[in-house]
Amino acid sequence: MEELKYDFSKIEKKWQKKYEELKVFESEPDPSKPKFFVTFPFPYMSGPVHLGTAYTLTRLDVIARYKRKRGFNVLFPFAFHWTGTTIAGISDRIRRGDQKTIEILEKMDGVPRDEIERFKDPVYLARYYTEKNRTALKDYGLAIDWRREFHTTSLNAGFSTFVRWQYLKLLEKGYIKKGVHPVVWCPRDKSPTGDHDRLSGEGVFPEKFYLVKFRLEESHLVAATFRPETVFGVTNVWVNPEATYAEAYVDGEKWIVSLETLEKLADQLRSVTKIRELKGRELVGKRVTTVFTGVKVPVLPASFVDPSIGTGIVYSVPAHAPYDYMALEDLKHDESLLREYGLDPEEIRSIKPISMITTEKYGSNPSEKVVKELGIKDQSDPKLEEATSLVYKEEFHKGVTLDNCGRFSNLPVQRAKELVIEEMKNNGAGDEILELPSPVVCRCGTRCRVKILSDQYLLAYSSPEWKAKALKALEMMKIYPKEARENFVYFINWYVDWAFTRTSGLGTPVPWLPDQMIETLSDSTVYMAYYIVSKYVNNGTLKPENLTEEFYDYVMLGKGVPEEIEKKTGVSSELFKKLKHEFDYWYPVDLRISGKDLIANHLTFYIFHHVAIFPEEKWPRQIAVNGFLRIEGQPMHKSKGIFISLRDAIEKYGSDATRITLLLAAEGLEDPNWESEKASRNIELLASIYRQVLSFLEECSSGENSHMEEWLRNSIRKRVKKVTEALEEMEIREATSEAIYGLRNDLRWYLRRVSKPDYKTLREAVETWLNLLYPFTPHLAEELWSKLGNNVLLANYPWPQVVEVDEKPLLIEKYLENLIEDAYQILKATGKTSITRLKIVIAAGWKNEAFKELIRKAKIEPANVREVIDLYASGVSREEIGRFIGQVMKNLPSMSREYKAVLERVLEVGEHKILSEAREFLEKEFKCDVEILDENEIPREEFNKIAGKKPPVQPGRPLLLME
RNA sequence: GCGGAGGUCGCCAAGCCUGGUCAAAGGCGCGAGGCUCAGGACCUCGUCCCGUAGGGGUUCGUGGGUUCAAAUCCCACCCUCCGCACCA
Repeated sequence: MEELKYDFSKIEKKWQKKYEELKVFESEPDPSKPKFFVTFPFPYMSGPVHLGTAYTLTRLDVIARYKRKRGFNVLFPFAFHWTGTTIAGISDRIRRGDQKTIEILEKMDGVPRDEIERFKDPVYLARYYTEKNRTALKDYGLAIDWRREFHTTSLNAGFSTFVRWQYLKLLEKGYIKKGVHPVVWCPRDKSPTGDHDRLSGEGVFPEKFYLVKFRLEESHLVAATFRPETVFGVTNVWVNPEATYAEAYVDGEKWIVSLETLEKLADQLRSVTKIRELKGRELVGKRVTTVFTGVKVPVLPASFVDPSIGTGIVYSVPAHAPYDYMALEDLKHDESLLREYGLDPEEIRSIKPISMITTEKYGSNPSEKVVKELGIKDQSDPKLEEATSLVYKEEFHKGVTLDNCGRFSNLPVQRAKELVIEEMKNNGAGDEILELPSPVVCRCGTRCRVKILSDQYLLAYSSPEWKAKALKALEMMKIYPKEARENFVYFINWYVDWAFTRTSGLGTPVPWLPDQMIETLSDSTVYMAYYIVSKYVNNGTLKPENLTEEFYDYVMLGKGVPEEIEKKTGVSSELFKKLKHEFDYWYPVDLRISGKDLIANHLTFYIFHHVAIFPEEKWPRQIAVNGFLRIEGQPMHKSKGIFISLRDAIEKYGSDATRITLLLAAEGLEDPNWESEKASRNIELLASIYRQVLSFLEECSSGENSHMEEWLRNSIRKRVKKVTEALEEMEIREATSEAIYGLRNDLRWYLRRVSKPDYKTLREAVETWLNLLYPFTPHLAEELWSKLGNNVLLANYPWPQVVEVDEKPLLIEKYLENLIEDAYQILKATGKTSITRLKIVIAAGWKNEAFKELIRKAKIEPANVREVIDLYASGVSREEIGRFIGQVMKNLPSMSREYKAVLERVLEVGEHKILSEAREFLEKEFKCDVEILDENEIPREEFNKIAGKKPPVQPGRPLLLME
């Protein structure tokens, strides 16, 4: 009994140890076998590997194990990512004593206090997690060749030589250029502020604001706007009377803008010389000249104007901007304010909104309409945001300019906008500034702004040639699931030049800029090639100083003469040639799997860089992506406590149960959902498989049941085919479920059906089952396999052959299943719980003959049905023939092909024979006597009496009489 | 806004490409029975509504359409989720 206990932890450790000892997953080139190189994007070592990572990894592991069994020489290496600012960011936060960070480390990651103290050193942190994660991954049991492991950044000299080479190649081939690049910038830290470094304003990025210059004497009042086309509706210009403004030379022209704007302009590569500062109130009452119309409009005070947004100057279009409308209304009714600024009440009150756009929904004066609809009271009402967005959306998409817009009259708003921008650019009345549409605050508490970095090195993703090459590679590649392909096309086309250098965090220095680092997405694009080299660095054969540009040129691109390079690098040309040989054997990557989130960045970069550096035959072959793991229906979120590390899962559920819980959770791009309850139940499922397999074979006193053995063999063949096909198409959930449940059900049915199972057949079936289970639950399968007395490792045992399935026995079983179902339905309808006798009356011979012929007919029409039936129904009463035709016409036309096949087969063998053979089983099933009769055997009169109003007996559908 | 995925019988989730045993797999939950000293273990049956004979009725986001036949194909609409750059 002890032996039937499923101790997953013991079993898993046992086999992991065995695989390691036997170096099962350590792969070397073998010319006699086709190779299959699989990779996984190295995880970032800022925390424990979690179940989301495990999900994708498990999918890859399944394929790796499957391919090995299909005779491929599989290479599955692994590495760890250290590059970037996140690790340094955590260290920073700990140094600052950030409680939230410390709490998460302690509670979610289970890091001891004294270790957290040491995390102030980012390198220590990265090492800590690398150690922890390596152990967790090993305990999870993956088919990884660990000899090739490495981590990134300059802290790994070997890896850095490779990245160095990569960037020298990119530079040499013209994929790197210099340019300018706007970023969200913290003036205090003097560095770009990414989402993770922000206290608020996540997801905000620079947007283009248009500047419109209003002449004020020799100077210009420069207003910022998203809607330059509305300049035809200007009635006045707003300033905040309390704010500080400045007059300055901007690129030689005199501008008046808020004081803060000067800094922004300077950050955006404008030459700015301040002349003087002034209060907003000084501007109030002045008159400025509008752009196209040349009208003079007043400058008026408004409290809603924020000097830190845009330029601190807003031009007023009351007809189309709810804010302007409200501010104007407020002013008209505020005597004291008018007096304070010495404004003429009459003049102000005579200002009328100028309509210049119309939409079906809001007409030509939308501000007033929307403000009333929303019940907005004054310019400080927060609902004005909503009002603005309603009007903006409607007018932008469906608006048309009215005929007071000069050359831009009667145009769709979108078109008018383009033309106005172009015109203002030409005549100098307009300009642009990049701005953050909502405030961004750096972790250090400083308000961020946009900065244009000059002299940036950029990856020239905007290059049409590069894009074309990437698209070509994509076309040649297999993408799973196929829906994801469109995503790749979209992102390849969408990318513009990418700034790849950083001044902070960990990484490999830019070869020609030693004080700058290559950022995290850019140093991890072709590193899979380095797995070939890393093995030799790890075992000491190669030293980082050997890994020169010439070295990689030869090994990876076949450039240069080995003997000459030997002199330069100090590496023997023999070793070189060996490495080149290995590289050519393994590369390219046959399959890379990741979460779908990486389509937008990493995987697209992966394609871009491969086509840039490598010749066509080394381009990636297949990419598979999958959804994002959710925990109990929620997206993973460490700070909300929604997080399960791989380590935790292994400890609670073990590797195999964790694996199938993940694998069964989703297919394609869907987000898999982890349910802990399911995982627990899966342990039970595996335990029951464990017990079943062992007990199946124990109690076997062998008996031949011919039909059922045929059935089992063929049903399993069908499963093998299904699992294999699903795996080939990366439909891993389908494969998992078929391998586990499908075969389990087959075996159950077989055992239910026969009184004495056939030992040989059963054993064969069980072995096939274990073979199919291996990619999904390797440890359990291997354990049972060895318990069955097999000496060869299941890991190395060939996958079952996909052979032709003989459907005949399956069709006959289907017939029996239907019959049993019918019987249960009758029991249910009559409310009977037990019966003493079941009489099965099968259809008369002439019906069978007629049916056989009719089934084969493509068209079932009353005329030909009658004709066929008449042919066989000699001596049968007209009434009976009529009833039978009626039934045929009702059922046959809507019969599926599958069911027709069932019938055809059943009639061929004969219902009587099938039922006789199954009698014992039926008697067991219904716990009653079973009698099989032929319709002809019963005298007509008696038959009519017992059949009553029941429909006529139909071939394949016998009459069931229960007593 | 742009791009992608999706809405199925209490819940989770197949099916949809290739229309017809689809009232719709499987799991959970729930109910009945068996096995058992007992059971959260295992086995069998049931679980939209009606029905004392295998039948009928109404279902697959909503509304149309194509078809002898639609969860499945077409059109429109509503709703949900995910990604959108210096960030891994």
